[in-house]
Amino acid sequence: MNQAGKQTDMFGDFIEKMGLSAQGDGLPRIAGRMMAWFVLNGGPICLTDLADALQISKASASTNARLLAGLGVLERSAKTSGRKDFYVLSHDAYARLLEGYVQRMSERLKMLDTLIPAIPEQRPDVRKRVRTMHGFYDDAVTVTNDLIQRLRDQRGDQ
Amino acid sequence: MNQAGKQTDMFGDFIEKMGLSAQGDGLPRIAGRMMAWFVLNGGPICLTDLADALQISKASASTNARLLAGLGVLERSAKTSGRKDFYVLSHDAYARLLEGYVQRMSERLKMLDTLIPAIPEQRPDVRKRVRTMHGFYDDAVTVTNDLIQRLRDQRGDQ
DNA sequence: CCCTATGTTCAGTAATTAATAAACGAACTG
DNA sequence: CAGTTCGTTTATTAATTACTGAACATAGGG
Repeated sequence: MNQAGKQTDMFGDFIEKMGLSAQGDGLPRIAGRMMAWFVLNGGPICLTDLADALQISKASASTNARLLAGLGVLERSAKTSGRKDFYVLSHDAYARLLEGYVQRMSERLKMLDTLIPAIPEQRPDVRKRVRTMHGFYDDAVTVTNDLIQRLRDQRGDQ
Repeated sequence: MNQAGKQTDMFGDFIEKMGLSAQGDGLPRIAGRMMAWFVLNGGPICLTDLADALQISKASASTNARLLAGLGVLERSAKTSGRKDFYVLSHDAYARLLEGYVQRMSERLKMLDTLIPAIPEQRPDVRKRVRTMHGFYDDAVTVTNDLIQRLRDQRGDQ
């Protein structure tokens, strides 16, 4: 019941809430909890210890660590001594996450780019609505890229 | 095989691709197809006709129309003549979508706001990582709100 | 050269969710 | 007031997915 105990609970709560919140983003709950763990503890840590820390199976630790690494949130630590794979929170985590969003928005822009020329001249209303949608994604991509750049400028390390 | 036929295919392709793309956002495929239909055709349309147009059940039309209305993408048309509910693409669709994102990011900010005071002074590294995450969501919320404002300024109607 | 430790893969299970059909209720229409 | 036309609700089915345990492969350490 000392201060340390209270902190541990707060940390556990945060990990759990991030798990639930991640589900809202379409990510596995374990991925969210794992990300929260890394935000709190940083790493490096190997999958076996991570599985133990989060009380999940080795299989889930492996799968979700690779998922988060694919999203750019985690990185395999350069300090891979021996056989163990050590993971760390990416120095770039949030910028990389945004890059994922940009990529998906750009795919929609491509869809719209191929659609627009096919809209008949006789349907200016259709063209207007599609152009509005295109303008939205265009702005969103620009704004997000600016934010990515700003994040990278803030912590210009590597 | 005339020009009109080609257009219909392009429209159908777009509707289908938006369905798949929406799944990537954690939305039902039908919701994505429905949104695409409204971008193309605008509305107003009643649920029965929409179900027929998209070849889906009335139940799915009802459920997903209400979902999209909840997200701010669709609106019940003022022109509700008789019993029918007519839906239209919201004039605010994209700004409203962004407001949903802002809301969810703000919830994470609240989580972080309650977490930060509980971090012990002896762990400046933890505090730094959590603050970094907080700063990211803070920036993201600001940038997104700016974009919302810009979208609203562009089409200042209503 | 075995033996242990670690990460990955596979098969199975449980849970969630999308989608439908059918029943229901409510309102306009004759 | 009966009949029809909507939209919603409910129960069911199908499909997807998260998660696990166990088998597997591989590399280091004795």
